[in-house]
Amino acid sequence: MAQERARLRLVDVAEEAGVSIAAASRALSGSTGVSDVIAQRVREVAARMGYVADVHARTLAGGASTSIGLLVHEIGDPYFTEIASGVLRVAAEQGLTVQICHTGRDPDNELVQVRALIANRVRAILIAGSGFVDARTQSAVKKELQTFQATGGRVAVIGRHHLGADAVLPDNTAGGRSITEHVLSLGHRRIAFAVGLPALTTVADRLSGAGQALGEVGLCLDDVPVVEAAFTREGGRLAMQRILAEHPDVTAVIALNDDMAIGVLSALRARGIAVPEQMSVAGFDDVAVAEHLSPALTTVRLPMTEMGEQALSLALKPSSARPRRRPTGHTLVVRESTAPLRAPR
Amino acid sequence: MAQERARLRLVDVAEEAGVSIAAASRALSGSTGVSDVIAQRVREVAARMGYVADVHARTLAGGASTSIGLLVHEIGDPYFTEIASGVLRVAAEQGLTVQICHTGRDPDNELVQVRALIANRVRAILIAGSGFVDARTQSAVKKELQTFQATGGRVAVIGRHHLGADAVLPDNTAGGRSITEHVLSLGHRRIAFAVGLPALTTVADRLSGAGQALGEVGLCLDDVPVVEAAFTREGGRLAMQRILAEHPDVTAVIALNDDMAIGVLSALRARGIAVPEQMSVAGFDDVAVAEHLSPALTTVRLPMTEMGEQALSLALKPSSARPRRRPTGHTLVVRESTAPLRAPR
DNA sequence: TTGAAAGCGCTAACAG
DNA sequence: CTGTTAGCGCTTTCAA
Repeated sequence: MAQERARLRLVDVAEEAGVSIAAASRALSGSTGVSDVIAQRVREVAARMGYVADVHARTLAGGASTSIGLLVHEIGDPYFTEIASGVLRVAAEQGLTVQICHTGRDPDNELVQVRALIANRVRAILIAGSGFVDARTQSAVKKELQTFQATGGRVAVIGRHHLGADAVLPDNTAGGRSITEHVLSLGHRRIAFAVGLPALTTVADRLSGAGQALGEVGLCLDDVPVVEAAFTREGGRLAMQRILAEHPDVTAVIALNDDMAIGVLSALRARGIAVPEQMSVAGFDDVAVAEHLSPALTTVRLPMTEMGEQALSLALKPSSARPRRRPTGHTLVVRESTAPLRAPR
Repeated sequence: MAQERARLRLVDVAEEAGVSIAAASRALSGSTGVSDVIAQRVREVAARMGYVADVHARTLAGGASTSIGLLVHEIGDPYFTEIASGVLRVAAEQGLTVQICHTGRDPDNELVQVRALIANRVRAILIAGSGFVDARTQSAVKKELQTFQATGGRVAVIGRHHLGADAVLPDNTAGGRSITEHVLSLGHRRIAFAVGLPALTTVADRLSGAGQALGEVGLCLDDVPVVEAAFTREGGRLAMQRILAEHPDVTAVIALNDDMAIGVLSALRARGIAVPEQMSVAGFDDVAVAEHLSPALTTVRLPMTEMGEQALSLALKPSSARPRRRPTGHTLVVRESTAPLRAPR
């Protein structure tokens, strides 16, 4: 028979230890003003009884919240998964719990989720993933976040600006330039880009870097096919099919994230087109599977786990007068999916 | 200048609407006992002011908790990511928030995380991922969970038994049998297994199914190499290297999850061994990338997203006298990585 | 150092 | 149907 015992309360511990609940509280929450003897005894008793303080009561009474919120586009996307992994690591280390929400890539959803996080009185809100270039969709969120910060909440974002908060900024522009320069240096000129919604700042930034690289060889983005699709594996597959149909002379494809690149590879394999012999393919992010694909994917590595760790670290620091910016680096990772342009057939 | 305004409280809304806080509370929490007129008005005012109730105060006052906890081994593992995705979907639908924790595959960590979830007064705790065959490591967790349930908490587990809670049971044994039968039917007899820690019930169950299939052709597990390594990509790579070194006559490898299979494929590619021409490879789970690998991976599909959805649904139902069991199905997905045994060289 | 008592913001009895 | 009031379990003044 399960004991229908009520949950253990602080008063139970205090009684057992023979002290007041105030003393017990001080001992357990690690604040000053208790003799070491009592503190020690209370902690022992609590441990023995298996007492764990009610987070809601503690937070309501004015104690600092021990939970933080993480908002991502889609938890199934490896980019966000790796970021989440970094956040979880630091959180566990600090004894913080993490509420993860995802918008399912629906911008309207973002406001709902942010509100929920605020209602949960999280200590900090972390928002990962590109915002939309369209400022209008963002203004409500921004306002909500501003109020949150004004009342002591902390906010850090990964990969977006214009939110008036500390930010970890992935090296999208420079990375876009690097990967494009790499493909260009291999001799390719008929390059197609498989891109996600151009309203995403991530897409816009990476593309802008690509444009710079193109400029160095006297080309520009208008000269090459830029095919839009969902920022997912399926989107990559669709984009590649369109590239094949509409631009048969293309010799290299740069996908603006690895997920799309995986779809691109898939479509190519289905059509019997050899990579990199007949077509070079490059991605962006260096998600964990990228090196295990066949051919192993040439891509731009972003330190995603660290980005998650860093975002939480920023959010745990007291807020500064001006938002902090932590740019990340990037590394061009050349593997097997890109090769020099062959002599024309 | 950011207004250093205090957070909006229920009383602010009540005043603005010209009603008592009780009426306002009833209107906002959707309970009965308010006239439609007032309810309507209060809701309008609250919306206009941007009021959101404090979750901690609400929960402390006896309202049902709106958050649930999800504990996984490793959020970076696609198996858990897809489960999490299903949980998040249902949670969003129900207006619930989800606290995700991961143990980092450290069994001792499990207890810490469960305690934290309980302290957070989550409405339900979902535990995904195989427990350890060793009952001793589990007993503390089990006890904690028992108390949690006795005080009204709900628990559902995915892929483990013996925790005295509702369970979603992946078809591990039957799946292990199916995939092994498939490889056997292709003519392979020198089959190696790349497995995770055998203390994991998932590994034990899948292996047991494999044993059954082997029995059908007069073999048993002792007749074939079973190589242990971490249940990860890296583990798969290591296992494959050992198989190649110690059992050069093997013609097929069954990895007990897709992550390991990816590592197996990687190791094979590094050694220049063609799949499936020289070696057949099979996985388990059918994670999202499996179909995009080259060669596309033959595997056993488990409905992971649904498993997550179902676990939360179970946990949201009132508890029953005896723990419920929801077995999942499985589907053998034959793709390109397995092929008939070639005539001996 | 210690303890008594006043809330934190809300829900749920209880009166009206 | 409406409002008043007593807590929920904890932290934190405030006296002692």
